[in-house]
Amino acid sequence: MAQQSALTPQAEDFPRWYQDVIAKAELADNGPVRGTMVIRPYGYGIWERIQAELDQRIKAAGAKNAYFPLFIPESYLTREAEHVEGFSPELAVVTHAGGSELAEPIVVRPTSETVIGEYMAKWVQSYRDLPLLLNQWANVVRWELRPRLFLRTSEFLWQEGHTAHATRADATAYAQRIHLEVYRDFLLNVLAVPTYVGIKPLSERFAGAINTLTCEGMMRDGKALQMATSHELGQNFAKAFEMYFQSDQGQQELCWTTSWGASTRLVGGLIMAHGDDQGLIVPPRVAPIQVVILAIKESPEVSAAVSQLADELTKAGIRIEIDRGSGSFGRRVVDWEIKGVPLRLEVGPRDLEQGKVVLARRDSSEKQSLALNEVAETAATLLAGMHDEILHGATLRLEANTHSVTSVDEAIEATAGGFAKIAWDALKDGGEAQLRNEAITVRCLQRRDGSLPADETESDLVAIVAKSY
RNA sequence: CGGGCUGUAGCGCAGUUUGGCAGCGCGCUGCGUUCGGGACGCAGAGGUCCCGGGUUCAAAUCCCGGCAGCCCGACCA
Repeated sequence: MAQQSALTPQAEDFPRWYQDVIAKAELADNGPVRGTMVIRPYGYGIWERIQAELDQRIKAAGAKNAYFPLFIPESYLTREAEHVEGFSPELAVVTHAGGSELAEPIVVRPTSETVIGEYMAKWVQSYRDLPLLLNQWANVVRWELRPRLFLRTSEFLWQEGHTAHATRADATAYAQRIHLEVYRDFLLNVLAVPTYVGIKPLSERFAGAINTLTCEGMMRDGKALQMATSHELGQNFAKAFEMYFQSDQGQQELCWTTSWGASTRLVGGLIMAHGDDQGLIVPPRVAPIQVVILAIKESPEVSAAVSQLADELTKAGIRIEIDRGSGSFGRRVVDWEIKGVPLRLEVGPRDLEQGKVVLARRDSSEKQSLALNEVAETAATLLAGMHDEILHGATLRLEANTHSVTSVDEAIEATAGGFAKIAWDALKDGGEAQLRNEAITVRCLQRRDGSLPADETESDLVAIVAKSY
């Protein structure tokens, strides 16, 4: 049989591979309106796992979920000058509704800073009301000229946190806490994606923020993807929405606010950070299906063994799916590999006669034969170990493809297939613009020891530069 | 908004130069044989050839006018 690969190989055409894998793994489809996305059940299953893990961490950091409206008065947007300037090109605006033209156009939220600001101002009266820590799970709309499924769509799903604090120090600390304890932790411990954590230079900062924190991951083609961001908004939005509180000294003071978000883009990051020519590799903690049980040549014996194993695995807390499909064996294997299910359990009559089954790993392609009564324990052990191995592999790739350089020319060379680290001072004199001409941007700034700087004016910072999505 | 390209079955495409039966691969449906690494046989279904106009005995094909999409140059999670 001519062994033809199901997907365009990554080395041949990475964007094509990305599109192929999304279609064949049944993650998503293009929506009817350009730039929109239909998320299919398997793709949404991954998103639900992402949501569950992030939500748990967000709540552990003290924020509570709430919901604010999709429609925002246009006048809200215009209250914060930089904010409206940053977003106006990508706004979707409703001018007609209820059969007539509206007196004031309504904006479909591109983010909820403004509405939430308005209500925070109402709810915060006293220092005793602070900090106010809110989060919402929502869809937002930013009209995109160059859409790509999961990475840039005109409508996307995300989580946006919004907080108000009594002091700048408290706001800064909270933004950092979210960034490290929610995002960085989630990326490492759930998505198995190591990232460079740093601050954005002024040129890349969120519209209206005084500081933007980012987690930058490396995709398998060496490009960077911003996987989560946290912003210190200073008092910009507090001023615009008159968010005052009375201090314990009896003074009226302005709040300090933050906002932070992670979106369905994470699914795109997951695909591109781990996937190979055989398809997705979904790390076990984010996998909606951790073990697929494949019945080979269905018979009463096979069927009984499959059901029994399904029960045992489910009792062991493992997420499973049973495939009793009627296609050929090879075809079904390939389909599950494309979907990136971590473990595949092959249950067939031949092995069953010896009381055995075969367990195969997606990440390493290793197979082992084991007795029926060992399955649940072995699967649990493998799943537990796979996360670290996938993370380890990704970390090695990140390190191997990050080069320390001293000149802009070297940086351009190094970012052909990865990231470059260069002294921030070396880019200040036109270097950043020179890189931008090559479609290379400063992804983030770090201190020498990798920790978060207070702002970009700190001395001796390191810039991580790359081409990006 | 400027430059290049493309609209034909669910998807990928050929056919357009030189007008003459609407095709191919994959997928899909039915039956049968298969199921331990992309199975096979037989039988089928599926079309506004992007839209409108024109030329012609005859248009997917030629002409005119629209529309849509893709790729490349300024923003963003």
